Amino acid sequence: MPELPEVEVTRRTIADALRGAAVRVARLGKPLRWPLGCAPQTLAGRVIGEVSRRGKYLWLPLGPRSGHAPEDAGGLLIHLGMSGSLSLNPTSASGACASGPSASGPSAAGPHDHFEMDTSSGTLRLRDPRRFGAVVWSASPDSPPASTLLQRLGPEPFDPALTPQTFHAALHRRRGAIKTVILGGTAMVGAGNIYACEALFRAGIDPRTRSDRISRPRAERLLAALRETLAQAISLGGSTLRDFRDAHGMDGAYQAHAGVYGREGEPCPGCGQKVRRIVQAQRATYFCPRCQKR
DNA sequence: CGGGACGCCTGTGAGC
DNA sequence: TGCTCACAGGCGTCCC
Repeated sequence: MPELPEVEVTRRTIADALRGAAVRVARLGKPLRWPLGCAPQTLAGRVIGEVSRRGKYLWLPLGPRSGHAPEDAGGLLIHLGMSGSLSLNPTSASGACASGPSASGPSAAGPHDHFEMDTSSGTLRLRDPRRFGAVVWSASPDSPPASTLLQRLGPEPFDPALTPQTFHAALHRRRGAIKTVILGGTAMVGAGNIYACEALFRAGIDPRTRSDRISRPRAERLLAALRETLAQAISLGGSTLRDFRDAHGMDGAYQAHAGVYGREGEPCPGCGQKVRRIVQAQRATYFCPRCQKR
């Protein structure tokens, strides 16, 4: 599911509320992709810092427990996998859940909620039916296990250090299809299947084009298209194809603006030609055979 | 090392 | 209506 825009939308909808909040209790559901790496009760009493994002990962810093040294601090590296979403429900006024016929409201834990953390600002909950997501304790983003996962990531899309020159050079090092290279995240992180398809459409580039054959001007256009696509998706709250909601439960709206993704056989919004669907590296690719050139 | 296939899980929709 | 099958937004690992 969640590609960079959905993760960023999630970050933005939880960061303000969680900043400075204290963890009361953490609970685990079924196993996620990787084990938490610590006992959930060791999260209690910690104060949450500034939630940040790297690629499609969130980093939720947690201060030391009271009475412990500063080195006791750490944080949670969170990945939403294919079907994950985070929700943050305000703490109920009464505090305790009254049992009764109408006790289970919309904020009750469901069968797909596999990580929960009660905080002074509400309950943070990871809902992930497919359980490809993960919540992993790490002493810092720069130490294992977080660093192991983060170190292989390419540059952030909105990093000014990512220039047309460096992007073109990164593309020039790969010989696979440009769509596959974008998905791989070595040249730039953040675009998954939807936004890779959409950015290539926007840039007028055939997804089957070999990465090392992309000219400098086309690399520049592709970089701009990726940035525009991701920025537009963030401003629209991401894409909700099935599972994704922001932390307040709101659907994304980008999917209605998609030009080709999921539109096999429909007319291209640019030229009217039928959108094609092919498979590249086990993933569906949608493109316009007329507007997108090799 | 680059590139491709596989697997992790569950839910959903299409087709029979 | 009910069953089976293919497929789904990610990504680490294994193999050539």
